Amino acid sequence: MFSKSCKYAIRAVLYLATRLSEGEKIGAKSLGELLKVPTPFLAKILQDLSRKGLISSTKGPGGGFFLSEENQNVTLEQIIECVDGPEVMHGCVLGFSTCSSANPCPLHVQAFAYREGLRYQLAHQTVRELALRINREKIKL
Amino acid sequence: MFSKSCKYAIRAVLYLATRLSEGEKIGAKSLGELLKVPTPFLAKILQDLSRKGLISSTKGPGGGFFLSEENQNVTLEQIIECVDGPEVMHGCVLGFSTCSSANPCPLHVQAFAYREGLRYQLAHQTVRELALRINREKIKL
DNA sequence: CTTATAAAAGATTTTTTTGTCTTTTATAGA
DNA sequence: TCTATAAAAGACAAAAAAATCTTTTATAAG
Repeated sequence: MFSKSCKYAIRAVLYLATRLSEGEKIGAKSLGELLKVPTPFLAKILQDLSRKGLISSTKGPGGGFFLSEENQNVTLEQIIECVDGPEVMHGCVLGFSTCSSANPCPLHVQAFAYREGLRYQLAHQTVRELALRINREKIKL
Repeated sequence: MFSKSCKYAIRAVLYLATRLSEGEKIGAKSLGELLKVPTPFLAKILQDLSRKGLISSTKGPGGGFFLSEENQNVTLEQIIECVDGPEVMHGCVLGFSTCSSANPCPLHVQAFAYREGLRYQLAHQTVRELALRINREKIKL
């Protein structure tokens, strides 16, 4: 469903949201080791997210990545679209550019309801809210 | 969601199911042109499906690919698993090998219901049934 | 039996995705 | 100011996916 880049991005953002206390930051290297993800590849992804304003970073000693108050209002849909592009949540399952409710592909009815359901949840829940649930239910990252 | 190979496979099988009359066959070349899909690549995919017994074929003049009565009882889930492997319908959205209802990843609750619903439909509808609906509702391939 | 046709098989190429390495830039702290 | 740190940027490499090309095998039809 999602690319590896996207999976890494989601996990990294959720780490920042759940494991970092106020004002704390983490470097790409530490984060890559913690999540067991190739570090320089993760760094690239984090830099993309940072450039687009979805996460924050500071250079230099003691610097690293973190989420500002504003960043915590971002949704996972925004993260996903930033990394994988809009097609992954909106494109036709069979890849038809013309597919729509009015002109459905053979799988449209089946696929639309379910993916739209997932998309709705990913679009209406902020990273902050998701982080609260992860901490409450002690879910692993 | 699905690889290109898989999308091509689904479209090709649905073509065989809906557009071929009793005893009729179609070559990989014609099919590739009709579906506007790279012909030799499609041929590979069809050969895989044929080797696994999900579609039928005959060599030589007048030969080509077609669906036997038995093939029409195949489900799209079988086609999909044959091409993309089981992970695409069963693996964790975030790629955790340990993810399950008992030990959920952060997206498990959201993603599971969605994908399981789709999978259920793909697993409980045969190519024959789907083909009937496509013809009835005049859906394009 | 010969020939033309089309799948089967497999080797090869191209493109995309994933992953690494090196250099540059910013900044905190001594 | 100098130095160490860490992100930013970009070039580079490996692996996987997508696509092509060539050779072999089976078979229907003349």
